[in-house]
Amino acid sequence: MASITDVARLAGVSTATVSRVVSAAPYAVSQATRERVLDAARTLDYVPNALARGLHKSYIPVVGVIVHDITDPYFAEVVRGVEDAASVGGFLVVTCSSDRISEREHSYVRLLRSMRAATLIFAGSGLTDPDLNVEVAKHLAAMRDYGAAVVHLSPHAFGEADVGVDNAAGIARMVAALVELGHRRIAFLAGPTSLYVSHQRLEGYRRGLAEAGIAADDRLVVSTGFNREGGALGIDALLAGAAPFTAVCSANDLLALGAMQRLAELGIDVPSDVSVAGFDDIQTAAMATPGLSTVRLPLHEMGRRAFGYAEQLLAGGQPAREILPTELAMRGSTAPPPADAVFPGGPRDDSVRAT
Amino acid sequence: MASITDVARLAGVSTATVSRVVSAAPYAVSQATRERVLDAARTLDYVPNALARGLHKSYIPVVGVIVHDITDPYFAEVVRGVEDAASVGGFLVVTCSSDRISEREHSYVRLLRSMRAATLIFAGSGLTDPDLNVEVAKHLAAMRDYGAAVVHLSPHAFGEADVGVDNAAGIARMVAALVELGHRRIAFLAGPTSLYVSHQRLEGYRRGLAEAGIAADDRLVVSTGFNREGGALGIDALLAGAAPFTAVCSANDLLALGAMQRLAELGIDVPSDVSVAGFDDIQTAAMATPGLSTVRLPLHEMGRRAFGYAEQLLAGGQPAREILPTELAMRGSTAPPPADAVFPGGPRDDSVRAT
DNA sequence: CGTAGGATAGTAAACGGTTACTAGTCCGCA
DNA sequence: TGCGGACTAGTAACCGTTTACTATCCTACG
Repeated sequence: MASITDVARLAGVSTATVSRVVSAAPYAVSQATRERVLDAARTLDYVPNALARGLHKSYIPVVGVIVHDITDPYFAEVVRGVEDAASVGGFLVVTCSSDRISEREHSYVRLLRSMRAATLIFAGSGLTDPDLNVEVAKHLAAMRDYGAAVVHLSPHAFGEADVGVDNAAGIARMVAALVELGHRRIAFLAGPTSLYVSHQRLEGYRRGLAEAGIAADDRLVVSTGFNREGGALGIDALLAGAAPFTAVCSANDLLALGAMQRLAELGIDVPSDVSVAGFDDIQTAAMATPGLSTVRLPLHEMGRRAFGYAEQLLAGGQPAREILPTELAMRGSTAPPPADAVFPGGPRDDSVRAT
Repeated sequence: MASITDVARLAGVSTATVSRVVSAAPYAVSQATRERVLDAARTLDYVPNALARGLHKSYIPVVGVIVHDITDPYFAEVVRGVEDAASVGGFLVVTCSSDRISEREHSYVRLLRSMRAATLIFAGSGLTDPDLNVEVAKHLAAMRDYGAAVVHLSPHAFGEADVGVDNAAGIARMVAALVELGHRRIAFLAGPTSLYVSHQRLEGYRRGLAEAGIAADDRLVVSTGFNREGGALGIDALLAGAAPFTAVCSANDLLALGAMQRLAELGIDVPSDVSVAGFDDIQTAAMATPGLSTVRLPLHEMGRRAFGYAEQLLAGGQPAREILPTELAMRGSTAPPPADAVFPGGPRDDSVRAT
């Protein structure tokens, strides 16, 4: 493997000159010399050693993305967005699936720090666990110390997201749409209570209800995991409860998809018996049968923006926080409630509706 | 940021000693000194610089994975498998979505080389384009030169996969299952012709047909992209053709899912009118309605094994090629053909069936 | 009592770049 | 003619580790 020394020797110049040519430094090198160097580099198939460069510059063009699970389409899309933005600048993307386990998250951050990653993006963490946070915070401080940029895509222990969406408003909009369709008894499948984002979405549900003048009924709120199983479990819990409902609003699509699957197993039709709504609009939402009504999040764009935000930070700026717009995507899984909603727990409470 | 020098100073030892303690080198250090060093490291929040270490060792614990698109569940699962295996050894995983574009693939490999990645895994490439290959091959040679391990999960320009599945056999099994159900006119949605893996799967289709004593009909084979749109397009092409069919076998799940969606739009019922089968068994396959019958590939395991293979290579060994087993996953999208298959192009050709 | 050799620890030379400084050339202008 | 300064290119220090060698001390054995 040719090093800069070999190229310098072949071109008959010093390593300094080679460095200035190949690293596109803002330094004048005569055309003739430049070409001699480039020729030598080509001849020797020279590729600069990013480690050596990074050792000197204090960090290397790598962006770490902490996700829950790269297998979750939500995160895959965000990561793809980061990747697309990062690749134009020659940055490589490191994916870290933490499964929301504190230790994994911590060890990934430490690894990224040891590798002097230029930027670190928290795509979905925001655990409310305080113990972990002090450990991680130490690493983050160290990373900022050597010049790295840290970006949050979700609310977290130290504040709001740098680039994100208004989760509460998004859910509230969906609740409003459901109310518009005629629903009054709207259940909510919340995510895990250990996540900040869950709180925001639950808050949006409550706000949506309040804005429609509907009293909240705690029996209609179920907290489970942010996945398909959680959705199925949620439906079971809801059906086991005494409170009737005609629509199920979910804190994310996976939950909604799991709910739909469970309902189908139970012979309960969506949307004629019950409407189901999701949140995120992952790719699979559109191709479920029926298509899942959901709140569209610009996931790919969020990834891009997160990297853009990091770039500005690296350039020494203090970028403005960005809140990206959400959009309602109403599909086949929502419809007006059945005329005589006998499901479950008896006919719809019309007195409530009269509000 | 504390460096090894700071730790050495605080502990009152040389950097060599610190290095021997913190890098778990096979070198005797007295218990007392070891503890003094560890204390100092803790006090200073010392984290070794992986770049400096890598500069010396010639590579850094990073594994690059070249995928088509991390958003494609197939690759997401493979990457997750790699990640799970890699993280126990302290390796970080770099995801590279090439979109099967030669230039992107080339530039990712170059970047990985410049970063002295310890291992490179080709999860899904295997482009048949020869021009690109010489360029990439040069980088691969250089990487092997500095000690990196290169692993292929799919057939490629220079041979078979190092870790993989028997694609042809898998498809052939599915064809046999379809024949078993009573189908004789089985169409095939092939992937892009520019991929080695497409050839293998098409080959499996032909073999399956031959083994059942059914003559192949080229009008029933359609080549499109490896995605949903390709599946929809494939159905349109098949319906536009004159050849009747009662089942559609696909080279991958995305294709099959796209086909099912298009069929639903056209009011053609799956499986009572037409059976549809996929390949890969990505997570979404099970939750489609009806569930997609497919060939299960151990994607996560393939990722794990690929990294294990790389580890053996790094350790200086020459591991044995591994062919992982596939498994039939028959779900609701396949059924016996309709008694009087009038779709499309008239009644089923029973004379063929009599074969 | 002299010394071979094990146990520990230190010295210093890489690894492959970048860049602050220094130095030589050549031009224009007083 | 003398000199300031723009252009170019080279020198060498430094980034943070690892490790081959070397040095010291101590123990055990002939």
